[in-house]
Amino acid sequence: MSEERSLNFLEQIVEDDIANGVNGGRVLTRFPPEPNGYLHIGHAKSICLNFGLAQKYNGQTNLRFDDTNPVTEDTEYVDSIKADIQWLGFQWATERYASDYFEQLYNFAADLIKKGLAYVDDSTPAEIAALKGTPTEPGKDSPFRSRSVEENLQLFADMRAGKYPDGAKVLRAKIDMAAPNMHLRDPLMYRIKHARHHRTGDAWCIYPMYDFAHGQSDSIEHITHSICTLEFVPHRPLYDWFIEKLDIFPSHQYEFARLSLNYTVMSKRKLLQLVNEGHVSGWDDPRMPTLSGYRRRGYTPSSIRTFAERIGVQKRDNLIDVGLLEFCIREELNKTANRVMAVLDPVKLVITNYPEGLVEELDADNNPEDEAAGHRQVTFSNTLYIERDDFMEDPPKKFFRLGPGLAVRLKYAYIVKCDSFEKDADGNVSTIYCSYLPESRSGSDKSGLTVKGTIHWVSAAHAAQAEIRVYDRLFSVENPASEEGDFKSFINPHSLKVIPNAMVEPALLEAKPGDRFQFLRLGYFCADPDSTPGKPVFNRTVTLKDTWAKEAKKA
RNA sequence: UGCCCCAUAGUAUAAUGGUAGUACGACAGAUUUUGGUUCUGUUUGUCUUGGUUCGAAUCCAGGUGGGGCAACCA
Repeated sequence: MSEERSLNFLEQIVEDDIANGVNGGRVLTRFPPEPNGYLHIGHAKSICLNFGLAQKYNGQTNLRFDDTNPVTEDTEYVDSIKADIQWLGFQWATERYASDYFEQLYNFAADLIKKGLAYVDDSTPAEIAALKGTPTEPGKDSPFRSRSVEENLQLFADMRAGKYPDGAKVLRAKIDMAAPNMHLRDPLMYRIKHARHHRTGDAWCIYPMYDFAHGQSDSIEHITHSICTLEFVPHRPLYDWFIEKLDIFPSHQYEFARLSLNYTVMSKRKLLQLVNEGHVSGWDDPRMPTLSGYRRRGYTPSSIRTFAERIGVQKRDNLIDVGLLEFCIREELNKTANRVMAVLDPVKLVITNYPEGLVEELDADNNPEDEAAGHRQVTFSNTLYIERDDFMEDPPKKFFRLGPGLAVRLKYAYIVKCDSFEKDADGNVSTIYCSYLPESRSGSDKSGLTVKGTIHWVSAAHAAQAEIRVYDRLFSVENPASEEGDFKSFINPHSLKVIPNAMVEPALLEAKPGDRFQFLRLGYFCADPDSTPGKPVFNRTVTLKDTWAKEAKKA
């Protein structure tokens, strides 16, 4: 008996609708991005919700670009958005644009004018704002509110024909200037913008507002469940009002709480600032919470889908711990990423009793979690590099690595014991001298010895060099957007550390951009497109869990 | 001082009037040739006050707290 997973509130709504025969059980959702920026992980939640709901209930999902503001929109964004959705693993039923419906929307508007439910207003933006009232005071009617249907029709046609400059006139719905819901105080439907549109070019100089485009577009496509974020809750009465007055297909809007992740920001405006002001290298900087950033960082689509599934969905504001996202990618990569050895901060280790010039090829499993991943050979010699962190001159009791007199196993190889070490002029450890136990060879250990620690290494003469980019959280505070002052003042100055010359297994020279590995004991890394033939570049996706680091911090 | 939304462990999220559970985290232990993985155990919660009911996290009312709404943005 499989346990039935409980439904989230949106699934509950859909199941209720299906049970009640609403729309004959048909489910059609839509994902409606505005093409004015790149998709981020908050969008991923929405994408997973919209596409996931449709998949689960045998429905479909349209991709519809909400392109009603030509000033901020661009085809560059259209292309990136489509690529990101497909990368995430979803395919839309049809690709639509709100701009496809401009003619239809114009006719809808004319229809409302004829019904006496819309009027052309000559007021300035300041005048309109002044008459709008405040949340606690009712607004007042515009002096243009009582124009005749004929005059409104003519003026609206003249607006379309380009007879007026930007801002000279608007078309407003005639609802109620005293409505307690501000969105019902004669909201704007159309404004004049003599601007070139990325799709319709110069065909239009009037453009519909969001409120007069989104719900109508939903209706035109016969969307059954229009799912959006919480800030649109107060728009819903208006969404319903237009549909009712126009007497068109009744799509319904449902709202959920957008995703917030700690130690980052999620507004397109802020992300755009980070890009434009050079705080990051671009929309796909691996520190960015954009899908293109996560992709370059090494996150997989499935790990992001799993994350979206695990955070669930509700109507209360939330701040998700980025640790959950990290758990999701570790969980997947643990099973799928091949292990390899890389030394980020090398220090030389010489095995004094290992024959000079002798080279052994040792057997190494590629992934202990997956026997099918096979084995490889790693080259061993008397001079190695190990991680500087794996040696301490004066180690505490619980340090299971190298120090004077301490023994460790070299992964896949022998047990070595530290006999002495040297320092350079600056007082840094420069060479560690060890002796090895020939009978302790991995796989055929007859030494009878057990050691607490196993460390990774590369053979100095055989290692390749690589550039490693180590990332930390972009911001040093949990919720930069909620802090006083400029959010950019909370950028973590150590969010990127470049290691130009790490020593890695030579096989890594073959890595293709996008290839993912576990660097043993360090974390998961992904080859970057900046890699060149002799010099691969790796991004650290996420560290391994490190209980020693936690222990060390306590002391 | 108007309208609207929301309130369950540290963070999320279940319990659909009937034993408050799960995941992540934290803590302790076992296993381990990755201080990884895996396994076991522990810890921590229904905002508050009333009401309805045999029985309330759930329904009702009042409070408190958080969030949203007054762009020719979406």
